[in-house]
Amino acid sequence: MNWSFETDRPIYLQLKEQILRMIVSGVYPPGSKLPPVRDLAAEASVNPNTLQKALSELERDSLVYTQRTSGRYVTEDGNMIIKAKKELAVEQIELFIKKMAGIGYTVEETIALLEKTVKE
Amino acid sequence: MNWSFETDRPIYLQLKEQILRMIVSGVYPPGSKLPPVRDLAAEASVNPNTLQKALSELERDSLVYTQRTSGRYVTEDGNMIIKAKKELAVEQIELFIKKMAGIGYTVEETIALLEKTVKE
Amino acid sequence: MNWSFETDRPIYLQLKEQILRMIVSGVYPPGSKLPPVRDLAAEASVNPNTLQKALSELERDSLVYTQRTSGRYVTEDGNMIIKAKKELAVEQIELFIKKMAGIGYTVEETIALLEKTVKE
Amino acid sequence: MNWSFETDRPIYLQLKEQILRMIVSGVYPPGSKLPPVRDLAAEASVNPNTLQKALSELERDSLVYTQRTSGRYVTEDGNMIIKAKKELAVEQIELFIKKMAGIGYTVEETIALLEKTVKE
DNA sequence: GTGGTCTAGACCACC
DNA sequence: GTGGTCTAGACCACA
Repeated sequence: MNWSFETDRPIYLQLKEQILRMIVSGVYPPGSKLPPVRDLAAEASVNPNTLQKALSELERDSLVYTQRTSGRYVTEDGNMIIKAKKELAVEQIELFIKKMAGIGYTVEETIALLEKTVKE
Repeated sequence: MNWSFETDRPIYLQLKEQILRMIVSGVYPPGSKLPPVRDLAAEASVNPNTLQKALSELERDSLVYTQRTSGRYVTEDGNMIIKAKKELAVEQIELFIKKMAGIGYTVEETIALLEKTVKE
Repeated sequence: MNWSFETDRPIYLQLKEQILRMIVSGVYPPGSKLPPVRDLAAEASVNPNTLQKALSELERDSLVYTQRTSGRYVTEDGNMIIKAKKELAVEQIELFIKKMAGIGYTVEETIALLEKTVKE
Repeated sequence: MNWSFETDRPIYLQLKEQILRMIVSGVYPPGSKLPPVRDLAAEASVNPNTLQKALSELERDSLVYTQRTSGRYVTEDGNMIIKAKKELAVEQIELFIKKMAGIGYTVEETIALLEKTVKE
């Protein structure tokens, strides 16, 4: 995994998003065990507390749950994951549209160019 | 302007992209003067040399030109800017598609969801 | 190699030219490996960054290419080299004519004297 | 005047050559007074002693002469100047041929390319 | 050990 | 005050 951060958003949110991405894309399938916080933190070169916070958020969203003595696991509830996946996608889309608007593209132009690009 | 950087790409390339974004979106219209290197560098909190490198690249791409003692200016050639704008957009689109694919969306699903999201 | 610089032109351009000269004259044949940046820099007694800049320009001109972890190599494309060789020669010629003009020789006189000198 | 030096030749010889160039090209016509050593040295940003040496050489070659109390003058002997001009030219030519050879051009190729370049 | 990037700080030419 | 160049020195990714 390639951990990358932007300087203008809280790191824990970005961590959350990137871990979420791994969950919905199946890197960590439903029910699987997540690596220990310390390992993840080391890999991402962030403070374990920061990563802790990211995981707590995921827990709050019912995407991971904690088994006191054995670690953290991805939820077995496929629906939750599907829902998260969709939210993540919508978020990406909104961000994308905003970025295109920043360049000077209207939504219609964006869709048109997107379809044209895909065909090539 | 909000200068933000990702940790996994050279800063000078990101600077180049963000300045380009301001040019194509009309923040710096064709023929207008760019702020002095040192000012931009201070604003983005990077070393002047790094920003210099970014601007040199833009100059190589004929998007800005230099008047040695008076400063840097956006090219008056609207076509160059339009071309750059399109390239930037296509780049964004490809990146977007890749990101959606990373979540698990095919191109068709992406377009469908995009259109649906836009309607709402 | 004898590294020599003039005081009135950027060193990195002179480095570029001198390395180019070695490429077109076969000191570094097509496909051969160039010495590491640091070695070349030490040899020419310039800062590695300055030499880096010179090599980047040669790379932009497609005369050398980089293999990130193993080093820089001269392009295998003989045509690029031939083209560069010709450009270098024309440059030399123009400079020569200009110098002769500075002494007070017209182009015709220059050619005449050149042919005469060669015969002797 | 633009004073420029190469790092691999004695500066006094380069000074000599550049002053000579000004004499043969008429910047300092026969019989005219040269600026004081100190002024020339300041202009070229070299030590007055170095410039002194250059002028002594020119004097030895009978191209300038010294009037003890009033300064240095260019010789009135037009023939000396013509001779020096020719020598300078031949020197340039030899240097030029050597440089072209360094790139990989034979004398014949050099002349051919020179004539072709001139026509364009 | 390789190239690549970045910072800090200096000096230069030009107007 | 403007851009341009250069140095010194550091750190990084990659293999």
